Amino acid sequence: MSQTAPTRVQARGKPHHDTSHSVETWVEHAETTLAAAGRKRGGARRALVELLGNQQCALTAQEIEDALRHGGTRRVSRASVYRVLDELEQLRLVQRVGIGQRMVRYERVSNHAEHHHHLVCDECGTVIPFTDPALERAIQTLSRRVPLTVSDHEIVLHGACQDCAA
Amino acid sequence: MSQTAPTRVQARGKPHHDTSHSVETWVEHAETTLAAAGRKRGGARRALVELLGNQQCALTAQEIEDALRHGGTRRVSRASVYRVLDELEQLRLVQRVGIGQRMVRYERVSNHAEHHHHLVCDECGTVIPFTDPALERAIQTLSRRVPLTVSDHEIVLHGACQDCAA
DNA sequence: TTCTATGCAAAATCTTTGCAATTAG
DNA sequence: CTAATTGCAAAGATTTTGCATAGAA
Repeated sequence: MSQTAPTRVQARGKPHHDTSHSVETWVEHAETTLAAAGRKRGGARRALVELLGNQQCALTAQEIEDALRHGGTRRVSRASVYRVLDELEQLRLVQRVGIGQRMVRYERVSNHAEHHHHLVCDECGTVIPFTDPALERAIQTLSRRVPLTVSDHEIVLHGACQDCAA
Repeated sequence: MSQTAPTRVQARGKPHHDTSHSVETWVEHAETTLAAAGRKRGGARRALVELLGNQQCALTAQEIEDALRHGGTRRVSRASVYRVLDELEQLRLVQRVGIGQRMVRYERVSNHAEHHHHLVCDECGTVIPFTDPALERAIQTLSRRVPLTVSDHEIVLHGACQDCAA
């Protein structure tokens, strides 16, 4: 019905610009990986990597294109957005998140302990990231017993946010 | 890359045709709910409900249309597939599952304890349902502490299936 | 220079809508 | 008879591709 409404993303926990990791930021990790894969450093991809590196949560291709167009950085064509996202995904630098809505969302794969999951308000579409150690432990345990070599996981809780539950 | 490959769905646990519940099957539950919502009983919707009731796991709109076209039952137009799916979703009879692939998948919401989640092979696209009590408990506990009135949840483990991990 | 990266526009997919015909209650 | 239900075809939206140009190594 209304995927048109801009998805508000509220960060929870760490402040927005905490990209200072112990050893290497995700952006650095990404550049290294890309170089190792023999890729040249084009402007579009660099802009995308930088943008994703600053995100706390998943974005749609549309949001990425808009963010790049308006957000001061370089403008990148839609085709490139999809192509780069695809490359990054194959290199496991980015992960698709199926949040139950029409459009696919993408977010960087955390190289450190910043792993998080999502709460989605089915009324207004707000997406809220969260973390939970107990849940992660349950997933770890489960992963060993399953007929799949687990490389990743994704958890989404659906419901009504505080505004909408009113 | 290859969403074209037919998604093989392997059931795990209960046998395929175990739709005999203690009190009421999902199909019955759906018909009741639809009636309560003042809907008439059209053929297309009935065919869809019947199909979904027999599924062990999530299907895409395309798969649903094909299954109805070939699988003996009545043929249903694509528009109706989407419309009915939408209705069922609003009545909470069906749930979208974002399995990280392009297309959205739909599956019936279990009225009983048949609640399950998904393992997805990122190589071949195979989707395998699974259940895990410990995980459910962790989710329950978590749900109480979160800034959202949780109504549902979705868990997906990504990795390589036994065939692909070779 | 050589091969990758990018933009643009066209094509392919997937979903939704408008409208007329059909059908259930 | 009245309102919900469907199919069909057209319209929308999202994603992918082909091709020529620009750019990095």
